[in-house]
Amino acid sequence: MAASPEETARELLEVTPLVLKEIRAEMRRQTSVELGVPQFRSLNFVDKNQGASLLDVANHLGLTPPSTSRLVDGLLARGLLTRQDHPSDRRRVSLTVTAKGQRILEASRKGTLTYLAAKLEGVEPNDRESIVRAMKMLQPIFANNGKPSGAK
Amino acid sequence: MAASPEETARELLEVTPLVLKEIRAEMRRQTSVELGVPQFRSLNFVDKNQGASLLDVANHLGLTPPSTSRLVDGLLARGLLTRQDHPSDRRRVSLTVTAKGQRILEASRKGTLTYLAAKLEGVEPNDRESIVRAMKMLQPIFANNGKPSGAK
DNA sequence: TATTGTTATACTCTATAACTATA
DNA sequence: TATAGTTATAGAGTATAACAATA
Repeated sequence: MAASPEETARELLEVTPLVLKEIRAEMRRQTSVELGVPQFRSLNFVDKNQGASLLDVANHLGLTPPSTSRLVDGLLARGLLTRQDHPSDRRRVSLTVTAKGQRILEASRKGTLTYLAAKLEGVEPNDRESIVRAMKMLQPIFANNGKPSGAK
Repeated sequence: MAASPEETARELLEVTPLVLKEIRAEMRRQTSVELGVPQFRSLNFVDKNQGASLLDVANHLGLTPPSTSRLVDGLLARGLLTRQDHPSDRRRVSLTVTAKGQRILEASRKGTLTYLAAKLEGVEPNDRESIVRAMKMLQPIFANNGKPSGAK
C-alpha cells in the first residue's frame, strides 16, 4: 500500500507532539536529574563533539546563537559544561562536558529510555521494527542542515 | 526483522525532537497566522468539541489546569476563542472557536501540512506508508489518558 | 568586512501553590 | 468536602535587535 505526502504529513502532525510531550514530561520527572529536552540534546552533542563551539551546537540543534548561548549558560551554571577559550581563534569558545555532566547525561538518557521502552513493550516486535525503520527514514529528512529553524 | 523496546526507544528519542522542531518552526514562520503548537492543538480540539470545558482541553493536551487557562487566555485575547458560562453548571466554562479562529486554524493547518508534505515528497510511497503505519501504532500508546504530564 | 559570541528584551509554554466560586 | 477554574509566581525555551571582540 502507499500513502500520499499529505496523509503522511497529517499523521506526523498529529502524533509527534504526543510522543515528545511524554519524553519531556519523563525528563522533568527525573527530579534528581532535571534536564529539559534541549539541555539533554546540547549536552549529548557536546559529549560526542568535545571542544565544540557555540555555533556548532546552535547549528546542530537548529537554534539561533542567542538561544543557544542562554541554553549553554544554564548548563555552565549547573556545572555540567565548561567553556574555555579556543586555542587558535580567540573569538571562539570550546565547550566540554564535565564529569558531573556525563553522569547526569547518562542518568537522564537511561531513565528516559527505560520509561519509553516500558511503553513499547506491548508492541509486537515486528511493529517495533516498523517504527525503527520509519524513524530512520525521517531522521535525514528532518536533521539539521545548518540553518536555525527561523532562518529566512 | 525485529527491534527491541530499547532500540525503538532510542530512535524515538533521537528523531522525534527533530520533527517537532520543524513543525514548530514552520508554524511560527507563518507570520500572518502565528500559532504555536499547543495553541494549534487547543484550537483544533475545541473546534472538534465545541462547548468543551477548560478541563476537557487540559486533559486532552495533557496540561495542568493553570497552564491551560493561560493558553486559553492568549487565544481569547486574540479573538480566536470565546468563553461562555456553561448553562447547567456555573463553575464550568464553555469554549467555542470563533469564525476568525476557524480561519486561522485552517490556514495554519494547511500551511504546515503543505510544508511537511513537500519534505516528504522525495520519500518512496511505500516508505511513506511505513511512516503512516508507525504513527498509527504510536498514537494510542502516547495519546493522553487523562492525566497531566507532570502527574504524581 | 565577516565571523563568533553575548546582552537586552520580550513572548510562549509549563509547573506548583494558593485562592475563589459553585456544587 | 469536592470540583472547576483563576491568579500569583517562577523557570525553561525561543526569537530579534543591538552590540563587542576578533579575524
